[in-house]
Amino acid sequence: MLPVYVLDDAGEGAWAAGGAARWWLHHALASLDDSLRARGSRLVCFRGDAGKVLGELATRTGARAIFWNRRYEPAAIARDTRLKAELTRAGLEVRSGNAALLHEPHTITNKQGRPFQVFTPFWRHCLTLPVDAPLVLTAGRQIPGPAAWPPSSGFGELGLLPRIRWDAGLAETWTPGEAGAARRLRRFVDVAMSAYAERRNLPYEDGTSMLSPWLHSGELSPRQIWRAVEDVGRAAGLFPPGNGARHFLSEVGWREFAHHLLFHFPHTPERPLREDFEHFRWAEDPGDARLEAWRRGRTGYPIVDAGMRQLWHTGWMHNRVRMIAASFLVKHLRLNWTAGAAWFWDTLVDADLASNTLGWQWTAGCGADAAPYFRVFAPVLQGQKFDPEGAYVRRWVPELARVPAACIHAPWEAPPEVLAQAGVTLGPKGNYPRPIVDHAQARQAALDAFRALRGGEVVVRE
DNA sequence: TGAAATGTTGGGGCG
DNA sequence: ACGCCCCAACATTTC
Repeated sequence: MLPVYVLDDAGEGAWAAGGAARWWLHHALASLDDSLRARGSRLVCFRGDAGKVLGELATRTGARAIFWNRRYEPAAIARDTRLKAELTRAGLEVRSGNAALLHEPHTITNKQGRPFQVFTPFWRHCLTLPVDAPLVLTAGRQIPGPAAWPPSSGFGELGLLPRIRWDAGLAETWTPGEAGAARRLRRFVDVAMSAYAERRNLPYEDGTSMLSPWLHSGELSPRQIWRAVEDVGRAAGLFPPGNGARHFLSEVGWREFAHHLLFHFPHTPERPLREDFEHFRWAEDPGDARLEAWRRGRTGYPIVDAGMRQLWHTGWMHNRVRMIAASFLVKHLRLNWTAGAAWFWDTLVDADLASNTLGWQWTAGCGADAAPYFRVFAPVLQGQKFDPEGAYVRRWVPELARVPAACIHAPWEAPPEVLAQAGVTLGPKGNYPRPIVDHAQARQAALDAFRALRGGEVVVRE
């Protein structure tokens, strides 16, 4: 058996992995290579066209069969289909399997035989279906290798690591690889899951599973998660075992729903599902000044800035804060959601085409089961509600660390002496910006602009 | 997986 | 004792 990884960026279409995901992939491959070597095998790596690489490799090694797990992004489906045809024609046995999803997207339809476009009925339907048990390799056994290892590059030569070393924060936060995934899953299920329903919304708490990057890169499958939750349920005598578990599984459900939508609506990474949004007039942003303030966490709204800086430092952002920060870009700044999606794509270690697309279209109100146009997150209220002590802001916006909780989410409203006491000076010459837009004004402008799309009314492009 | 405006209710201060 | 007002608390509706 010859374990192979092919980095085929061109085969990913417009969505080759972004910077943070490449960092993750490098370390995930390193970890896989380690565990293969512990069992007498190794990982051989190539970059280039997958069909060409695999065809040549089969010829060189005399391989008779080739196996992979399926992916569900449009470009990946197209490539895998082509690969399967080519390799079969070349006389190889080709078999692909599903390890990425609980249910194959093409098997899920509503009673009209159409894809679901609303989460709740989708998930209710999925919950009636059996979930296959995860396949588990027997641990410890030696893996037979080929008679001779073919020449190949190691994972280190794939060029996945950043040239300038901005990845220190990622390294302190994450342990890519199957072992790291298993530890995190164990911890979550044993320690955090029972309180998940309440704690998942508090960004300073370690209350979410944080399993997304392992799930994305395939070191953990949703079936393993399902199995782990089932085991808890068996012990407790019910499934799902409590409210926390039910909420957690429904987040796995959102991931399934995202893949379901991407499979059935493959244009959605680039274009809104709701066609009327094609003509929405996003705000001008000379020099991308506002977009850049958002990216760098310099909007002047502490909860937004904390999230954007957590993202930059760790390659991850708490989900509650993702919603707030994304809403801010789309509603308060009225910048195109695709610009936000592109930034998340490059900076998230869990960047996943299906989930990223769903999340941004949901926020913008142009997707399936989306937030209505009039839902505008108020960053100050959200901060006060979900980070009442300001601990999250203090952690990620150290300039504000000494601001009292009462005004940490709206420092511009703090009495001058309180700011002075906390060592904060606001504005371009100070150490923390004033809000780049006024909340009430931006909210009203967003309502006006988005209301024009209501009920199929179309704003015509000039 | 909102927020803000508006409406309703009920307790308490007060003339 | 009573009505009136204020306003907080809660509910409803509107965006």
